[in-house]
Amino acid sequence: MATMHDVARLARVSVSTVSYVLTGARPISQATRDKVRAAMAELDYQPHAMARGLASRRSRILGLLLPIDDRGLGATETAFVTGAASAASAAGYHLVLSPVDADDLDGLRRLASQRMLDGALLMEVQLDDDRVAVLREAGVPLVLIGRTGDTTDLSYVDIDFDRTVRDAVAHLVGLGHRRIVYVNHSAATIAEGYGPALRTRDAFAAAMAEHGVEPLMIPAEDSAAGGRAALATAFDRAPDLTAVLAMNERAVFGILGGLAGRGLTVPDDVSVVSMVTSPQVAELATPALTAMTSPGSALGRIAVEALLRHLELDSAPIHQELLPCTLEVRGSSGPPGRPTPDTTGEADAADPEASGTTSKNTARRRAATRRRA
Amino acid sequence: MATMHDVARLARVSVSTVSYVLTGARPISQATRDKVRAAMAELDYQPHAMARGLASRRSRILGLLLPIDDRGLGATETAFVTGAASAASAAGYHLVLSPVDADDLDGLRRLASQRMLDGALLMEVQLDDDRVAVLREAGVPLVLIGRTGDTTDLSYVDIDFDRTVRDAVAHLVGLGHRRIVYVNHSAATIAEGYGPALRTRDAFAAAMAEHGVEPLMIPAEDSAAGGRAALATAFDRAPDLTAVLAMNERAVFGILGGLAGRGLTVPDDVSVVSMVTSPQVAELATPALTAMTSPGSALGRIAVEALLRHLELDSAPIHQELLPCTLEVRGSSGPPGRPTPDTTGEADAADPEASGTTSKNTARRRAATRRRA
DNA sequence: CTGAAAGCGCTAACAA
DNA sequence: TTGTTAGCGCTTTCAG
Repeated sequence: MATMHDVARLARVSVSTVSYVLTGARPISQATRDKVRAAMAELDYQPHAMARGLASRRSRILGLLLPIDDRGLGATETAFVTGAASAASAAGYHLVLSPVDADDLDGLRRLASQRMLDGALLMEVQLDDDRVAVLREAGVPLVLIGRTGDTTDLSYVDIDFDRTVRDAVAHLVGLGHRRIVYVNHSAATIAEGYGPALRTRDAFAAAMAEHGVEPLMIPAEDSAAGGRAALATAFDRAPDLTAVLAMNERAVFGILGGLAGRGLTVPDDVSVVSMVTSPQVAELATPALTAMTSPGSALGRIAVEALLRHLELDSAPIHQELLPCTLEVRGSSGPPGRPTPDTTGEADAADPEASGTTSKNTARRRAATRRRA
Repeated sequence: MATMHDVARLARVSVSTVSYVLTGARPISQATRDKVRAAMAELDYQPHAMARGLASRRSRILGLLLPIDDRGLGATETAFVTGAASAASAAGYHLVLSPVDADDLDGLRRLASQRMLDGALLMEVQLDDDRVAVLREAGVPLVLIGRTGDTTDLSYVDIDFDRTVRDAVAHLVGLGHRRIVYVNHSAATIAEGYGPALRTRDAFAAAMAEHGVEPLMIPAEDSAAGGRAALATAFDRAPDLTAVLAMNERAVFGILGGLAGRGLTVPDDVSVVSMVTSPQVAELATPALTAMTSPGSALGRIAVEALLRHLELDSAPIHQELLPCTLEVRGSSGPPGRPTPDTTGEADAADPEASGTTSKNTARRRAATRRRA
């Protein structure tokens, strides 16, 4: 493997000259530049990453710090990771994937002290995240994916949950829905202060209030079963619901299944909109899910670009950006069915199921009514 | 940041001694070892990754080379990536994510020549993959994820498609299914020699032959629509089918939707088994998909471990391993409905739909028959 | 069992 | 505009 010395010798210049044509850190005459370039080409020269890193104190390596949770990465996170990798690669940087437990602060400190990372992207940021302080102490520039509670002097890129919820609600209200249930993450997740769950909860309440309708939020475990359970609760508390807005990619499929199990049709009986969802996942459902598409890879790219700006220019301004998810209407949302006419009171009484007061019956009835029409 | 010199001075030993207690490359007396350890602790010493890399010619960085296709990574690939990252991390290595176009051989050569990678994992290996030669020329040890056509002298880890198909077929045949349709990737994908598609196709034919039943394979685009189209074709060519085995995670959801659209129930009317599928995805379906669970993160871990063995010991033997996907029975598979009794011939004739010869009718009829029972 | 010192391949003063 | 050279922080002979 050719070294810079070889190139210098062949081009009959000094090593520093070779170095300078490479880095462009000082002007080199066209003539020598050409000589050097030719020599490099002839020798298939490639600068030695470690040597360069040691001498320049810049590794050109970025760290992507992702907590390793049991359930692995979702489609959105994956898109983020690949987006970040592409952006880094395009800028001549490398991206290392560092799985560090969120509470393994020592491990993080060790990683940061190895001086291998020029900067870091912090994924799955908690509202109060100790990792930030550790990284700062170690002098590692960073950009958050998500937000801590206090974002003073912190660069971050995050989803604009407020706007996303607002847009989703506007879509449903625009279609004529009034009784919309918001299915969030689990109560435990909310209790431990998971930002997106809290932010969307509040945004939902605000958005519904703006439209003058009453908000109803129901937590759900991150699973199909959780979705089904949430749906049951939803029908208990709001038998007349016509739309579900779900912030829970896993639960939403359970909701779909639960709806089908009740003999309800999507979107004729109930509209379903999924928040922060990738097109790939949205299209797995039948009908395909109307969803707020997460800007996964864009987030990754923007985060990397912001981080690089901090590296190039130490005085670069803090970058705080929120990207909304964009509404993509697919098959799971539509105008609500007309409400059970009051005039059908008699028919209801005659219905053998009418003695049961569960939402299930109400909904079924409504659906059946519409089908007859 | 403390350097090795600082540690040496504080411990009153030479730098080389410090280095040796760190690497263990030569015996050190317990007494000095303790002194050095104490000094390191006191100074919060962390070896400088680049300096160490330059001097030792080992970066302790592994590369994960993934072609950036438009559609991004699936759940299986993602599990693989995180599995690899964890394994590398556990072994004190770093994993860099290098998105390199499969046909950007120069880019790959450049990457390899930077001497930043001690070794590489090659994802989405083609049957004939030029990247292998490039990496070998550059002297970068590698482990394939997947297999090239000729695997001489090559270490690889791959899914045991043959066994996986065999197990899946055995499951269905064991349940009593005789008419099983195999939904593969698209014709184009097969034509371009995509290994998994070819291997499973052949394995399916062989497995069916072993059971003395006739194989039927249908290609499908990687989308829900592709799945629906494939289902239509399937019913045309095998109106009496009772089970679908799908090698296409995207299409399988379309198949499910198509089945529901025809008024067919899973698994009562048609059983569906999905190949090489993650539990997360399998559980999105209703009913949850019986699937051959891909050993995603195990693949990643094993690949890294094999690669590390090559790095530690240049003479380490080639590692070639196939991991089967394991059958996980969920709700989408069950015994076939009983075939339309021959004695119902008259009823068939009376059925207004019976004049149509589409599979749809046949299947519907059968389903209806069972429901009446 | 330990130390001294020569690099690893490059960058960036400093000097011309 | 170019060259000389002193490191960057560590590993690893070579000596003792």
